[in-house]
Amino acid sequence: MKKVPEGTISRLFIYLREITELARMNIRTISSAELGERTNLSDAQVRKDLGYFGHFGVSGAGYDTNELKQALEKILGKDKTWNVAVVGVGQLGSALISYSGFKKHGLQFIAALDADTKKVGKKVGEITIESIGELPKVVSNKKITIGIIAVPAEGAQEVAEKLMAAGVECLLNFAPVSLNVPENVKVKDVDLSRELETLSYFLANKK
Amino acid sequence: MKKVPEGTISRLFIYLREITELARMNIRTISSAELGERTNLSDAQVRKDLGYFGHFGVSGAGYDTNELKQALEKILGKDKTWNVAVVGVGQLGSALISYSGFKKHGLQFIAALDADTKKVGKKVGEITIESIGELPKVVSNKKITIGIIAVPAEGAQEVAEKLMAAGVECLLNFAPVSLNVPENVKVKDVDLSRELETLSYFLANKK
DNA sequence: TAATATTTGTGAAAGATTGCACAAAGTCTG
DNA sequence: CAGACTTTGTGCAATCTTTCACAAATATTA
Repeated sequence: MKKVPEGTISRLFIYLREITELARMNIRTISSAELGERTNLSDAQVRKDLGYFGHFGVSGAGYDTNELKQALEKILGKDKTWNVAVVGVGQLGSALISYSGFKKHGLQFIAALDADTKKVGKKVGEITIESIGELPKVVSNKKITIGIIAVPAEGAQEVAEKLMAAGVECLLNFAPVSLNVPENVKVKDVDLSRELETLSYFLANKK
Repeated sequence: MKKVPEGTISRLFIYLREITELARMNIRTISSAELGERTNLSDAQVRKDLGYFGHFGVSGAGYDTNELKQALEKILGKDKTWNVAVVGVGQLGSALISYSGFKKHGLQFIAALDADTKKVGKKVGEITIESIGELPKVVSNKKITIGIIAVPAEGAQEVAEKLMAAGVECLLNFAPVSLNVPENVKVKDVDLSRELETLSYFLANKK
């Protein structure tokens, strides 16, 4: 298969979200132009993105919303579920566990770990916090495939290494550091401070 | 000035973070190669990024950490402070307000608004939650320049419009929708579900 | 069914970003 | 202080991404 740009994957989720909404509203077909308008993307972009994965459209008519929805769900792995562990149960970690936005997406938060012994045994939502020492056991018993790193910067690399040693190959990193990982491991960085700071750059350099 | 790539700005914050750490450790100079190694970026990338803003290095020696730190702080608007309002005080909104990661960055969270009248009057950290009806007043009284949208997808566009009508030109949007904004307004989207889902794509398509 | 109108899928062009490679500038050593 | 070494800054090349533009396919209309 031809190499698919990073951004394409990300946009497929946007299309899927929109298409799902359209299907729910009983709209049967949509053109790339309309879909683009709804997502603030160009029609060409929509077509090219979809084009990486097959021929889903019909000339003169557009895309069937139900078909495209199913196709995208398949492509994006929505037909499967993945088990997620959150490491670091501070403000952010707790919020992520409780954040309802994740619930519906085939991602199951089933473990929470923290180094603070005072937190161990307490509950966040329905999950009982476990000691970080238990990490290898938790990962294998609960078949964790995605690890969320929500610890302070200083501890992030160490946590990443523990997760990887336990076999986790996908990390979502909220700590503001560049993690060092081998190339078989996929890391997504979400740096909230940096996002905000970027706005302050914009403000400082406006006009 | 030549057009500066999006990514460059983002990386400047990474350099600044690293440089600040180095300066704190009394390391006086650093080469682009070393800085690149510490941030998992190439030496050429480091030099090119800095090159957009001036000549900060010395051939044969590298960059003076203190000088570079100051220069970056200036470029990135760290010498100023900006007032931030959070709209939507749910799990995520509360976590953002309390998240200590922001405190040190010249970004002051000084207002929180919510549509839920039951929340109005309550406190999150040191901030008292105000009604969303008060938004125009709050923005102008408190000189808000950055708005954080942490409401459900359905309400996001409306909140964005209220903020913009009140004069806010920088938005950090956590709602999973594409906001429609005029081009003088800068929006940064942080879509946590999408980040996680991207990992599930990776898992589904591994090997 | 024929003529017109839509809309896709995709090469090729344009644009943006990153990496290469090296002259020029400065440092360091003996 | 001369020669060896290091490191920057930057054109140029390579790569990656987006946009353009149009033939081909299908729909719609009369």
